[in-house]
Amino acid sequence: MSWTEERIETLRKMWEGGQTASQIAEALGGVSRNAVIGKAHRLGLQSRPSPVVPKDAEAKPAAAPVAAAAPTPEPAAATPPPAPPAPPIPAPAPPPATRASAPAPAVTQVSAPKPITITTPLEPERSVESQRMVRSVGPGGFVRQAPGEQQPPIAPAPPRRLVPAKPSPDIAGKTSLLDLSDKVCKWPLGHPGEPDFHFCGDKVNPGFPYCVEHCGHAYQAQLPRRDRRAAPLPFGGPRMR
DNA sequence: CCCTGATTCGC
DNA sequence: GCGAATCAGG
Repeated sequence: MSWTEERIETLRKMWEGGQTASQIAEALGGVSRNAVIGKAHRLGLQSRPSPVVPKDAEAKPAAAPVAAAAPTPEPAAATPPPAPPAPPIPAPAPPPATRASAPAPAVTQVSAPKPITITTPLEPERSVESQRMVRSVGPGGFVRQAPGEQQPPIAPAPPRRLVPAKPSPDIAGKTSLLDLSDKVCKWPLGHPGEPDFHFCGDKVNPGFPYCVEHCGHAYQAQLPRRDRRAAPLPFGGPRMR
């Protein structure tokens, strides 16, 4: 398998969407988890919440240079622990993955949530933290937000015109990228980027990333020519268990 | 053990 | 550039 534009795009979306390398590898097919990670790094994508803790940042500077960006001043116990680790939960509520279903909230958000103001008097600890502009930085260099300052990302200026806020009817009820799991068939239908791109979503043939039908497409034994006629189910057929 | 991502290094 | 092998953390 080679890294085509589409596969790279899928990788990028899933990686940024918080999917694990294994999930990405399965969804793409034909590549290993390591291949996905390697490619992601070569693409410049950075680590997302893998419970990899950048502690011992100075002991292993090469391993976690990011941690240096968050120098924790140490006035004994005065400084509270930076921030709770961001939950490695994939599938954020407003999925940024699906292009067609992305709402265009710019217009409807005239009464936007109040922007965070650093000068707002807070409790002493936080106030100090804020004034020093010391932020907790995640493993990937992402600045973490405190629960109170959650702010929807600025709407990515719609290129031309606004699209309906509701998900495209094309993919309504379809299995999207975020619906993938080990239980459902990951056979892609259509192409990434197309409005109706989705996945098969049927129940998988246990042990395979695809349903029985698509296993038949995915796994084709290379039989001797003379035996090519009556091809048995090369992957062994549905597994009994 | 399982999983995760990071890094290395031969190809 | 690619990815298996390896490493290291959870």
